[in-house]
Amino acid sequence: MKADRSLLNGSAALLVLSLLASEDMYGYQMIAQLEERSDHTFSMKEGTLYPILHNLEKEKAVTSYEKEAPTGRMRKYYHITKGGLRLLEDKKQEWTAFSQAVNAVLAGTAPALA
Amino acid sequence: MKADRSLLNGSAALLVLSLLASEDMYGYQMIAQLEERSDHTFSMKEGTLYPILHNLEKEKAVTSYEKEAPTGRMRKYYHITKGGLRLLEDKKQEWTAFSQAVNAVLAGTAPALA
DNA sequence: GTATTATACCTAGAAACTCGAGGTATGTCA
DNA sequence: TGACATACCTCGAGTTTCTAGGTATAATAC
Repeated sequence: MKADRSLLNGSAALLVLSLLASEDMYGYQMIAQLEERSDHTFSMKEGTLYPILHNLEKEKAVTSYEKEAPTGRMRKYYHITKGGLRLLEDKKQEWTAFSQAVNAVLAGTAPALA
Repeated sequence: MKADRSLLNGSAALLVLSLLASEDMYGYQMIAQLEERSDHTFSMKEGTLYPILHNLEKEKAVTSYEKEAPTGRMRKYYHITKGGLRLLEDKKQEWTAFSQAVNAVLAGTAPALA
């Protein structure tokens, strides 16, 4: 009932990688972006996000650097790597296959239209 | 990052309920049906399925009865209840919201087309 | 006839994923 | 100076799924 989770966590990691594909972001920002882009369907918790980021970094799917915010506070930005982009593509395809399969099963719920 | 899982397990239970909405089935058959309907994307394991069925029965979303197969073997059939159908509708909507949200985030991956 | 395979059910323990609840620290605003 | 928002982090627990077993019967192969 799974794909291969060797490198990645569940759908949360897919979403994180997807965000980073458009621009470098820091953790707090990702949570806000996910909330916004998903129209408040997702609200990822910090306890979920940070371990995922650390894991992706360990897998070299992302790199990180610190940068001072206009306010003077330090932020830790994440940048997606080539490998991360490849991973993202894989995960996207997995997601597509998965969602199509679920939809196919759900469509079968009603008696076949044939 | 979740909906409410008070009554149900994850997507596996949604799929099981969906199958039972079209006809009564026994465990082994459900595994085969899922494989077929999902075009081999899903292969639910018995260790996943049976606990889910027992749980759904405890929640009164399904009922079960034994019936002899043409071969003479006993099979345990499951039947979805009114409550199970309601649950299925809820879970379907949850799934729709979730998948749309994922797609929205993924669509944002590429720079906005605007 | 007997051994293997397919059918059919089940469970316990481990692994994976996410969350809740906490902690630390800095900047802003009243 | 006290409260709140920002920003990072971790530990332990809960949920979900899998692995790896177990039992038993019918069909098939030798």
